[in-house]
Amino acid sequence: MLSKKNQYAIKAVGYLAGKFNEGPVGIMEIAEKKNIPLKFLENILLELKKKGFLDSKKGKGGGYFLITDPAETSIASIIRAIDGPIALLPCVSLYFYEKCSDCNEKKCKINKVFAEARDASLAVLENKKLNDII
Amino acid sequence: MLSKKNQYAIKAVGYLAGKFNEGPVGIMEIAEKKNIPLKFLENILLELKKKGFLDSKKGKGGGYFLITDPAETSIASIIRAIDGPIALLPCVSLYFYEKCSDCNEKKCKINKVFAEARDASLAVLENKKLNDII
DNA sequence: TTAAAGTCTATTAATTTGGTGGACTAAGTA
DNA sequence: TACTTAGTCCACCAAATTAATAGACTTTAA
Repeated sequence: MLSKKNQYAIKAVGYLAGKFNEGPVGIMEIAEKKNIPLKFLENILLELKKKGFLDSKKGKGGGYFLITDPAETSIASIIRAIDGPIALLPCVSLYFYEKCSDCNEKKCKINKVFAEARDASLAVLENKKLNDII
Repeated sequence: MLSKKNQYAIKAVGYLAGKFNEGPVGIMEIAEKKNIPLKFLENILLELKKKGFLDSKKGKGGGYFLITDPAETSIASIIRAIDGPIALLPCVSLYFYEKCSDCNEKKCKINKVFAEARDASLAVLENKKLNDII
C-alpha cells in the first residue's frame, strides 16, 4: 500500500490536474473536495512544490497549481516523489535500490519474482499520466 | 514497499520452503542465514503459524516448518497474511477493500488506473508460488 | 489597513520496528 | 526420576517513523 500521505498526494495532484492553467486553487478547496486533513495536506503540497510539481501563490486569491504538464507527468513520478520506491523490495527498486544482506542477487529467486512484479506494475504506473486521472 | 516485517516473512518462508518435509528448522538458523533480528523473526513466525502456513515443535530439536504445500502457496497469500492489501490504494483492494470518502467509484479514474496496476502485479504474485523462490 | 491566503516550526498521537525477560515445553541423559 | 539444554510462547517495552494538529508569521489583493 501507498502511505496515507501518498494516497492524499495523488488525489490532490489529480484535482489540480483537472484545473491545470486555471490559476491557483486554495488549499481549503482541495481539502474539502478530496476529504484530506487540512494541515496534513499543507505538508504534502509543500513537499510536492519542493519536488517541482507544483508552485503556489500567496495572499488573497492565492493557492497551489500544477506546473508540470499533466499529459507528461506519470503517476509513478508522483509516487516516487512522496514514498520513494514503487517496488515491493529494496533489492528490486530501480531508483532506490538497496542490496540484500543475505543473498546473491544473481541466483536469488525472490529477486526475480519481485522484479517481474515491479515491471508489471511499472508498465501501468509509468504509462499513465495525470491526465488519465482527472 | 512491503513492510520490513513482510520482507523478512517472505525470506523466512522461502527458506522453510527449501526444507519442506525435512523436519523442524530452528529459529536461530533462519535468523542467521537470512539476517533477520531474532526476536522480530519470532513474532513473524508466530504470526505465520497463527495464519496457518507454519507449525512448530517445541523443546530440544524443535523449530518451525511449513505445513502448506510450497507448490500451491502463492507469494500473494503470504503478503496478505502479513501486510494485508497488495493494492496501492484501499479502494482497489480485493481482500481489504475500503470505500473512498471523496469519490464516486464508477467514475473515478484514479480507481481505474490503480485497479489496472493491481491486476498487473497480482498476475505475477498470485501465479508465483513458494516453490519458485527456493 | 485588513482579510484571506500560503509558510514555517513545533508538538502530539499512532503505528511500525525491533528488543527484553521470563514462563513453559520437550527431549536427552545420568 | 531429576537435571540440563534447546527450543517455543507470551506479554510487555522503547526507538523510529508516519500521521495529524497548533499557532505564529509572511505575502498579497482589494
